[in-house]
Amino acid sequence: MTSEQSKSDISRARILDAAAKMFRQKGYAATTLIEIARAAGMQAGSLYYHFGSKDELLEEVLDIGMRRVHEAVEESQERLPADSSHRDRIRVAVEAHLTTLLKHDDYTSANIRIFGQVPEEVQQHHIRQRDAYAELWRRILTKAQKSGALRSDVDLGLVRMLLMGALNWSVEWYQPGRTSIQTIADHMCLMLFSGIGIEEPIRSGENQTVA
Amino acid sequence: MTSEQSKSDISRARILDAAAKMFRQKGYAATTLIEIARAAGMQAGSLYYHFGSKDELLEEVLDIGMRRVHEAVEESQERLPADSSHRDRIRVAVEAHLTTLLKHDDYTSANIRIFGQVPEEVQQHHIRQRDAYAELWRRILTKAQKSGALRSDVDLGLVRMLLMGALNWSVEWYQPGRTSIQTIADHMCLMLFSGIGIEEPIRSGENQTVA
DNA sequence: ACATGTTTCGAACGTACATTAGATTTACGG
DNA sequence: CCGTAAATCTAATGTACGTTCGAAACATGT
Repeated sequence: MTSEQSKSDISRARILDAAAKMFRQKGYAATTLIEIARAAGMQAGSLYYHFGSKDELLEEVLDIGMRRVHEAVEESQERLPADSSHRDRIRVAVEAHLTTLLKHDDYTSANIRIFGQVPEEVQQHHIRQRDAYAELWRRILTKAQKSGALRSDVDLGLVRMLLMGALNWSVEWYQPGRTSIQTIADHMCLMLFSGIGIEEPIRSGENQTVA
Repeated sequence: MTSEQSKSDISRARILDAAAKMFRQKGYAATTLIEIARAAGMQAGSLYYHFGSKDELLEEVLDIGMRRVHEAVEESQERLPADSSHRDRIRVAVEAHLTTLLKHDDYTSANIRIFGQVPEEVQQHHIRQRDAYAELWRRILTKAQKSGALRSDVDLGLVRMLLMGALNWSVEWYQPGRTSIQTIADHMCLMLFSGIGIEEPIRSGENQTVA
């Protein structure tokens, strides 16, 4: 306990890092404790000094991942001047979500990728946390809509799902160096606020409003 | 061989249905052949009369899933009058993609959900097929942009990824009966073409164009 | 240097799984 | 009915994995 990082803490962190990375790459069931241990520089049996079971390790990875993106988006809002426009509020939230996801955070991307295929019991333990994050976005969007920055005739729940989908799916295709995270965020916001359509001159009977 | 469906074909189909359903629900590695066999009404060993291995079964599920959504979108374009607007072309493509995904097609949703966590060798076998589907969308969007229906200052590759993400992610949250598939498609198209933003009156310095 | 607590090792255990192969049943044309 | 091929069953095999546990190695305070 020389510094504030005991040896145990360091090992724990190494194990978690390795687990998040492997879970994200190969999924939960396909990842073996032997691989995680090797990536963390130890033997499989040694993991049990730090974690009670593979499930427990999984739960901590999921928890960290969701906490990080939640905190990132929350802080993006707090950092903003109090009189910021709702577009800016949404924009920085999008940037924060995307950045957390794509910038070396295996925890968050692991969470997003594997959550749907994790033992049901583990899912149950994290539903509250997921709801809390959804609620954060719900608040941001609702406030924007109520104050007239977003159309009032759209189902915000649906918009939120489509938006989250567009962002979350980036873990499936994003490759560092090909496109900047900022560019992705810009395109997303452009689509969200203005769309990318141009009125076609000759046509009639277009159906631009939601049924 | 009384009808055109031999008993073997029926069993094969039952196995594939069961496999697609389980793969979609629990992922590939976590799904056991015993479960698939039980869901198909037989014993695990019997599967090997129809498929050479679990991987082979997986590959066929993936193949069917991708083929279905590809065909659905392709047919949506062919069914359209030749003089249809590009917005309509995109709209029916979105509807076709979504409908295939969400309407009882465990194959397509299994493909989307588990592809990233499948053995690398299996992924390699399906990259060509995935590229072909991407190319179909690329063509639709490019034609729309070239003829002035979409803004020329956006990265269509990025737009396509964000769009696919928004649509594909629906397999994670869609529940039949809560929202109609048509409503989802409408919202998606509204976002894509017009956005849901409303100009805020007082503000200045908004950044509505892509860098 | 010793003692004590901490961390890791290494080997073993049990189990669950994919796969195999021979026996058994089912379907069906003659 | 009978025979043959198709389809399924049953039991066994090997293996890979999660987990356990006592021994070894390491660190730390006295």
